[in-house]
Amino acid sequence: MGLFEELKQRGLIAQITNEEKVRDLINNQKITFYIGFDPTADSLHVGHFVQMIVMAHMQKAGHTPIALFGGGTGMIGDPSGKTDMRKMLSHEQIDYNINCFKKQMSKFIDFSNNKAIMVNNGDWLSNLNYIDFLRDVGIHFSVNRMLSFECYKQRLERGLSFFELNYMIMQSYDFLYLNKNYNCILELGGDDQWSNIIGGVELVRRKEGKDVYGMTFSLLTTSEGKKMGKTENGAVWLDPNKTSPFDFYQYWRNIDDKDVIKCLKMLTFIPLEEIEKLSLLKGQEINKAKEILAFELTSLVHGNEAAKKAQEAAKSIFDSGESSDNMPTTKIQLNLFKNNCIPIIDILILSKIATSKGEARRLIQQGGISIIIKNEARKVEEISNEISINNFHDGFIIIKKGKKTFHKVELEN
RNA sequence: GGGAGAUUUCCCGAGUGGCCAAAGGGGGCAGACUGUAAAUCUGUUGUCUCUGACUUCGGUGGUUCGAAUCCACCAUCUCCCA
Repeated sequence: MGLFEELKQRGLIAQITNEEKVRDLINNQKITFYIGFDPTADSLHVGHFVQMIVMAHMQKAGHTPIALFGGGTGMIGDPSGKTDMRKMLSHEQIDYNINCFKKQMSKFIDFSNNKAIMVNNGDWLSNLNYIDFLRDVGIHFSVNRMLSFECYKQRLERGLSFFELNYMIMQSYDFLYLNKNYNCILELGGDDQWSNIIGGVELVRRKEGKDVYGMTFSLLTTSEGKKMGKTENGAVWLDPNKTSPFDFYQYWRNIDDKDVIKCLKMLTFIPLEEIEKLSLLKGQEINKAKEILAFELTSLVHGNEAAKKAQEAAKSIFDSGESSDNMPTTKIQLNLFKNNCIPIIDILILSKIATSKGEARRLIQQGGISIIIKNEARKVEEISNEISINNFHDGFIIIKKGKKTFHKVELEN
């Protein structure tokens, strides 16, 4: 089975400009391809995962990836599929974000010895001459056609500025530039990038008379069609300071039954035959597949050690209720205690388990708070309950909110 | 340049002088049921010194015993005409 077939079976491929040709390129040749990343935040998140996995698959097969950072296009923001214009970012913010991306991406892709290349389109987009650019490149784009694209549909109702309309032209120009300078002949991207990719493919053909290709991957969505990787607290980040390895592990451990196999196929390197076996699991057994998924992904992103820790932490908490070192922790100072006691409500606030006293009260009233002392959980019954300093065995207690949120509280002198 | 309209609590969206901390939905949180799943049902969702008090309805002033609701100005956005 060739790489192309494997990607297809994993459900990664969505659309291709020329399937025959792309299959041949991927299976039988060594090519240079690119994927663009706009530096809209200071960390990559789960939404970028698919792109990186495909890059890694391709690199393993001997192709050369170019990771393009949108230092230039990020100044505008892609309107594709968006309902509103994106917040504009400052130059400094963009540069900072790019640096963060670079570090994280190096875990997935081997950039040594030019096995992969990083470029920043700000390097060539920033200094373009407006009139020359319009005469050279702008001439090849039909506004009528652009406006007919599905990805702008929502924006046509709510407003699309000329500023944003240029995004597609810039991204197309990137492809032209990379083709000329790096002999890049394939652009990959999420399925929402289809229009932008076509733009590039056509531009290269018109300007250079060369055939280049584009391919998109399926977006990672839940069975309900929602984008994955979003939680109530925002995105699931790859930066351990923004999403701890434990929370990252838990995110995957808790996904919907219906999404497990899809995620295993799309996001891990586990051989398809093994995934096939896992897909036979039923009912409660599916939890095994979830554990594998969570472990694999955590290991990919945060390393084997961190993945083991996260897994152990999860197991010890959920299987036996034992404490763990790998839990979010808050230290509280002794001088906050009065008569060696402190109200539980105060602890909930200090540890940020609750954001207001009202919320803390509600949690207690509804029976959502327990305190675990020496592996023994006790429900907090009264709002006015206090906790004594003597309850801190070995200097800590564990607060449990609901079923899945655990927080360690340590004493500090 | 001229004209019409909009701005409400996390989001959508009701509310056009007191009964408004503000309907309804979504989302979130908690409880029951469970498999750390889904579905379902229940409660809850501004803050606090919590059966009461305080602060919110783009901003600033004003009218009024009393304003999210009326008036003036400002800001932002949408649409129409040129």
